[in-house]
Amino acid sequence: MGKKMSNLSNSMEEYLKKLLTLSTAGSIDIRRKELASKFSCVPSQVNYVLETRFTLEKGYLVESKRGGKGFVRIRKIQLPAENILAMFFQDIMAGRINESKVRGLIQRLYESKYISFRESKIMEAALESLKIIKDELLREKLRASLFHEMLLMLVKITL
Amino acid sequence: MGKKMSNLSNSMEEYLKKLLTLSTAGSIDIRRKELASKFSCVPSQVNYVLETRFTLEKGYLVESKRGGKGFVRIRKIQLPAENILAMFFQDIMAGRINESKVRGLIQRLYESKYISFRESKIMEAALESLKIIKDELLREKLRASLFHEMLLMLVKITL
DNA sequence: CCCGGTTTGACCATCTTTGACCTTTACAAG
DNA sequence: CTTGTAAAGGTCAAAGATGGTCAAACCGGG
Repeated sequence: MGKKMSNLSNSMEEYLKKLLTLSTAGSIDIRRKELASKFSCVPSQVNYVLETRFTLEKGYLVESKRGGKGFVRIRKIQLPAENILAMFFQDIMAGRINESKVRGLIQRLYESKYISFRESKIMEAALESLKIIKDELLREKLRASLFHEMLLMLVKITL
Repeated sequence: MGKKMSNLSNSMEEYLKKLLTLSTAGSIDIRRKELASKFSCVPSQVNYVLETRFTLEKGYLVESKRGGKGFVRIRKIQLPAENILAMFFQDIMAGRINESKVRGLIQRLYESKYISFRESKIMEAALESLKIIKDELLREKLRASLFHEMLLMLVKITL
């Protein structure tokens, strides 16, 4: 099994995901300070975990409120499968789609069961291969082309 | 000839292979610095050993993570689908593999049931996307990179 | 002497942890 | 209302913890 090294951030991530799993509403509210205290760390560590593990790209939405009765709310988002492709189609056709958007796209297609886990990984690998390109502009163009072709193919074979 | 010299690299190689043998999971996690310290050498020596003795062609997969609680993981793998992957790894690693070879590779991976029809189509689409590159040399390099990453991913997710 | 494999070290990249300082909000006192 | 303040949470940059790269130096055999 791919067991993760247990540093503080990983532990906190696991803990929060566990809570999310247990919650029927698919969302949890926490107190930043309390959580930090529970893990014996500074409060800003919580932000670090949220920023690196609970991003939109990874399918989470984080909201918060300061002051008295403040909170941090983490929600697992479920996007409508049918609209995902359309959402990104514009960017891709325009040849302008950044890496983080693409990763989000792959993630969402997988979550919506449009592609399998293996397929998502193959697409990620393809994305990864572009890293050898130095020229940022060319890389952007290729990224768009790559996903244009792959998505088109998916549409074709799904008919 | 025939007998290996017992230099540092060989000793470290043996040590790591011993550990791998003893591990039930077929994978070990080490700390680069610790290992180097154990062998009284600089950390980069570890990389040298990994690069020369634990390559994919030799049946090993190395992953790592930097930062706090980082690690270097070495996994023993069995190159699946007989030698289909192995046959192409040489060319791919060397960054030289032409389009027809790649298409042949995809076809064989599919026929040997190593990848699904959909997966083969996604890979073909990725290959297709490279057509927008004018520079023949760059295209060749990217094609190799693309399949290097995708095959590596296949190996990883098949464990 | 030359060559390939080996050994080292300086410098780099990435991920995590911590802390000082900042902003927002609820609420009670005036 | 207005304002003061305590109670949240947010930002950012530095420090710490690992691993990665690359090229020069080293070294033993042919």
